[in-house]
Amino acid sequence: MLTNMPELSRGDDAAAVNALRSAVMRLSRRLKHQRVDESLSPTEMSVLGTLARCGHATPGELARKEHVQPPSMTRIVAMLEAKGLVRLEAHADDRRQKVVTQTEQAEAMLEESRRKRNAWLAELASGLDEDEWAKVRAAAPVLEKLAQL
Amino acid sequence: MLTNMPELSRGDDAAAVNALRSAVMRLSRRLKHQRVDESLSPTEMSVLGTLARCGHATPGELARKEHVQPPSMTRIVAMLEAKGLVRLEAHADDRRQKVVTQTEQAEAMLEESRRKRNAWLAELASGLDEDEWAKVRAAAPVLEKLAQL
DNA sequence: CATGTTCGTTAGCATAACTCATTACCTTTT
DNA sequence: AAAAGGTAATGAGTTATGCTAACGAACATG
Repeated sequence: MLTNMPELSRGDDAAAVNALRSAVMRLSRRLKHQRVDESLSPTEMSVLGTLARCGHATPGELARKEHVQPPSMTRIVAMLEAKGLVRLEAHADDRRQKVVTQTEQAEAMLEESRRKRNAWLAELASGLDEDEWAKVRAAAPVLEKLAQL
Repeated sequence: MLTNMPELSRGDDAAAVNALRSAVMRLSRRLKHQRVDESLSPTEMSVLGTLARCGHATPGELARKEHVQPPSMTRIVAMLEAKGLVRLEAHADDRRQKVVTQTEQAEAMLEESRRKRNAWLAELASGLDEDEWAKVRAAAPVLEKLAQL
């Protein structure tokens, strides 16, 4: 909580936020290049990731979650369906809406992708010493929480 | 160091790497939307960031650092020059090459951009409790190191 | 039942990356 | 010294991925 910290740590907070922002941006840029399937765009991958978390969602929900406009999501979902990575079904209560579900094939691909990026990141992390890695390990769950606030 | 950790923490390491990857990807996607200047693409911003770190560089060097093809960098540099954010000069030793330097205007804009993203991230971080934030603060410098390994 | 709203989609456009080809310059070889 | 090959930047054209505007179908409300 930055708004009501004791005076002494204000500067540290600013430095930490700055370091964090910088590190996140750079790491993400490099992680992006570790795609398992070159034929899938980052957003398409991201949609699959969201589906893996939520189980299923309507195109509109997906568009909001990915910060993308609905027409873009239409095309993305169509692309994913054409590749056999998602299924489209009719919504139970509302016939305007559709429900997007991921296929087993998508699950497998996503797992492979996670495995590859994790391997790359772990390789990078081997450049840290024991103490440094301990700090990262402690912060990892917090960062995950931070990302979904 | 993941390769030679005691058996007990292997599982924790994998989980941490996984959480870290996921958090970095999501945070970066949201940070990207916090652009200070909508007329500059993420890569163009990134080039300015690189220049701020290195002082100056040739288009070719920039292309390699940004993982972009040389023709793309030509266009990016031209755009930045047109906006008065970089200067192009002749290379001292090699007349094929050019040297790209950032202007004072770029420095100011970059600082403004950092400030905005930091503010956004800090706002987000206010959703953490004291203990969680302490872990992030401890890990931040390590993450920065990790990103440039 | 009439009107307005929401959802997904279609069509058309803008941007920013890529590949391939070209020009200018350096380096090495003969 | 001249020729051959390599490297830097760039130009032209293509592809990918997002956007906005406009639309039809299904719901919700007066």
